[in-house]
Amino acid sequence: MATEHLKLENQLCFPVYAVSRLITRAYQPFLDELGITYPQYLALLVLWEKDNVTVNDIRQKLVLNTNTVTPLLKRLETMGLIRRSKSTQDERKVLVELTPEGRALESRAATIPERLVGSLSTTDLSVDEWMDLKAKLDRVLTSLGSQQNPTDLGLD
Amino acid sequence: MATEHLKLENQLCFPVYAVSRLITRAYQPFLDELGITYPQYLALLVLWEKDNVTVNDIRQKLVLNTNTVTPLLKRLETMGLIRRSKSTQDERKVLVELTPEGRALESRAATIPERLVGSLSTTDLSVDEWMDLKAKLDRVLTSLGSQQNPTDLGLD
DNA sequence: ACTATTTAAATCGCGTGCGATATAATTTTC
DNA sequence: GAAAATTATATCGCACGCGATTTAAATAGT
Repeated sequence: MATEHLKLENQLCFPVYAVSRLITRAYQPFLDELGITYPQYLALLVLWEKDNVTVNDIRQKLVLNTNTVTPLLKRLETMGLIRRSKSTQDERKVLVELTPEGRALESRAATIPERLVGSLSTTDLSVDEWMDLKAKLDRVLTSLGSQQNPTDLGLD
Repeated sequence: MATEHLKLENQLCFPVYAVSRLITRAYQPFLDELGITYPQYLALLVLWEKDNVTVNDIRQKLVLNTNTVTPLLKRLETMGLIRRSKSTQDERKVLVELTPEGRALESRAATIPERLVGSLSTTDLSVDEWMDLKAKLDRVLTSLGSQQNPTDLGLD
């Protein structure tokens, strides 16, 4: 019983951890062209989809803590890709909006997904298998992620 | 076509990244009891399975770079859990061995997998689904990981 | 109204994670 | 067998990622 559990977890959790880093590495050459990191890319994905959101909106979508998001956004602001400003309705909230430069980056990033699939093609998983993998991970994400914030987590 | 790719990758890569961090968070309360971090736990897993290996052995098993492993091992050494010493055969190599304290930690860690499964039980994935998830991730890990080192990656 | 609680961001400290580079020991090449 | 290439590890700098704490603003409780 305990042995079975032990085997299960040793085999599962490490691959998630390792694959996550390998995927980030796969993105790197494409993101280097834009001068941004993978977490910065994720934050921009959120903003490209819906501009003018709060720090907390981004934090929840990416399942990150404030102390990770705040410095990340400051770097994006220093790069001139976003602007941060206090909300006038609620002065605790900080609104994040894309600059023209940040918006312009979207079209330059448009080819990344396509090229990334090329990098991942050596895995020889079929599209169906990838979809199934994503479906299972989404279920884990929803149940584990909702323990911290019951909000919608979708990046789709 | 390009749109299909875009949807596929936006939906897949982020869940891997988020789930990886959520799993690390799930380990944290158990690892806190031992005073170690998740990457340190992984390094110890390698050593508990096979003692007296080189830095490179650990680096390859964990799919990490030297500049991550070296400081990590130094911290484990400072904690008194391992010892590092130059190989006499090849003085470039550094051999890593468990101290009695490091070896004693294994039995204290023995209940972690079981308890972790409890933390993950809210995901309501069946054992078969977990196994399938792991199988797919292992295929990704093998093909992506082998681009950097053709060695065996198994932690099992 | 006024204090207590909650909420939104920010700050601090520390441990990864990695690109780039350095250093030293071994192996290869000619 | 000496120079060149390779291998094993370490060092440096920077960007996360997060626990813990802080600050300020809004809301709740009385």
